Amino acid sequence: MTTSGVVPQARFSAQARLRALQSDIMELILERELEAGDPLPTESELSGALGVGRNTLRESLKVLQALGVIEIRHGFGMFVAPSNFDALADGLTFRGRLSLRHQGLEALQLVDVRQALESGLIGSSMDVMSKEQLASIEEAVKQMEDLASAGENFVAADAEFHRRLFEPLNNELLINLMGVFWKVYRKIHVEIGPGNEDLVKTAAMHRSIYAAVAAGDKVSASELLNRHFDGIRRRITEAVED
Amino acid sequence: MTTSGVVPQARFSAQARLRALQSDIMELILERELEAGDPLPTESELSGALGVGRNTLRESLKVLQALGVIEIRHGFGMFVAPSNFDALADGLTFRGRLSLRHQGLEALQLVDVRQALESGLIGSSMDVMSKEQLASIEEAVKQMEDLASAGENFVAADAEFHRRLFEPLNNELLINLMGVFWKVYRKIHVEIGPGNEDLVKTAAMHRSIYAAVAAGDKVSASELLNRHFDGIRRRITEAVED
DNA sequence: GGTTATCGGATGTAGGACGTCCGATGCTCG
DNA sequence: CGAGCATCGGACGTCCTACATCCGATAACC
Repeated sequence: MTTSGVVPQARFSAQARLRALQSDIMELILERELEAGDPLPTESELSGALGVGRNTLRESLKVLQALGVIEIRHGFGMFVAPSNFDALADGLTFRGRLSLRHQGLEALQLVDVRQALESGLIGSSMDVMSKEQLASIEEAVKQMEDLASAGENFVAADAEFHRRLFEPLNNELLINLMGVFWKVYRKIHVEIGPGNEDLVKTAAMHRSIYAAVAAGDKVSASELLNRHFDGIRRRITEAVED
Repeated sequence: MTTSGVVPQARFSAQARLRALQSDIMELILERELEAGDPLPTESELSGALGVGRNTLRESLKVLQALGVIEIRHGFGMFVAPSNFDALADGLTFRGRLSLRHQGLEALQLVDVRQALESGLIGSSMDVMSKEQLASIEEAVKQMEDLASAGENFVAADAEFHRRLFEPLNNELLINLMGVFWKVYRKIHVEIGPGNEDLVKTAAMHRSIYAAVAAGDKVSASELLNRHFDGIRRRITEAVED
């Protein structure tokens, strides 16, 4: 037995300790009333203040970075981050691809959630939509149509269309979540291959959604979005059945 | 210059390299067709295979663990994880609390998203709801009423009510997301204090929601849920205005 | 005065040493 | 012979040291 002196609180699982460490760091940020963009103490300082080695601390810091809590800049310092959902996207993408090998369950669930969000919120968004925002939506549609007639893929334009659809709500969390879903879907899209999708038809579908929004017809807009998602769902199902 | 032999790909930001490393690990899982619960190579093996130090590797592994991609068991090994959104909850909770110091913007956005999901999906859930599931919902209501009349708080019962409301959809992703929102809301709830909420009134509100669901009245159910969330939103706004 | 070289500090990476935990093997004892 | 326990080996957890890399700022230089 070499346990001379102080015995560390050994009766806790390592995982719990690491989570506690993360909480401590976040608590420290809140206590010191740091705002987004404010600098955090250096690794050495934190390491000393929290009573853990730099290595252990760094593992927690990396997690916080992945969660979008802090931002780390090499050779400069660490800061409270504004917002970053990229890591979540990676995690979900992984699960989605993993599930594609079975029945694509998680991928379909993802579509369900997205559908609920979009068709559920389109009405509210239309309520506060400005003329400029409406115009920017049509612009995205036009871009899709151009790309479609050229036979090129238009995933980016598609994503932009949906993003602009809900920009008026001014809800960053929602935009971020939808961004995550898009990222995942895009990756899955690559996985299941281009398939036999009809670009022109898809573009036309978006044109009709825009038309309903422009006309202020909430019911139609919601309905069309639902049909849009049915199509996506069908494509995933078909791809899995190979 | 001591760059003898191979020069590491030095022209990339450290952050990009770390993300690449995470992707490599996930790619490795997909390539080897590992399923949830399957063991990963040991840290040493991975460290060697990917050509990075154990320390760097561990930082990526910890992130993947936080994202719910892998599960790490001390002294045993690492495994592909089933599903885990806890870390996401922590990240969102932090942002929510951070935003409470301003105008509670992010907290309100969170409620908006939750509202869209719940009032948007209640109809679909009612379509596939079994009698047993309906009964379990009433059970949750009863529990809330009991606790309310006893003057005790019933956050857990409240969360359970909402969870059971959407259990029929069989959408794990949705349940997880809602679980995250609850976790965040609960933490924020503690932050803004018990306030002057009327427990009995809240319980009654849930009773009426249940009644609408039991009666198969989708429109009323959705409407009541919306009103429920309006109340939550009001409480957050009031708490911030101090 | 503008540009460049240098410096200090902070994060990034690597490797080693030791502690801690877990499951499995093999032993002892009833 | 079987149940319980001690031991063992492997794997993750933590810490330390050393060095590389990067960034911003200061100071030297033209």
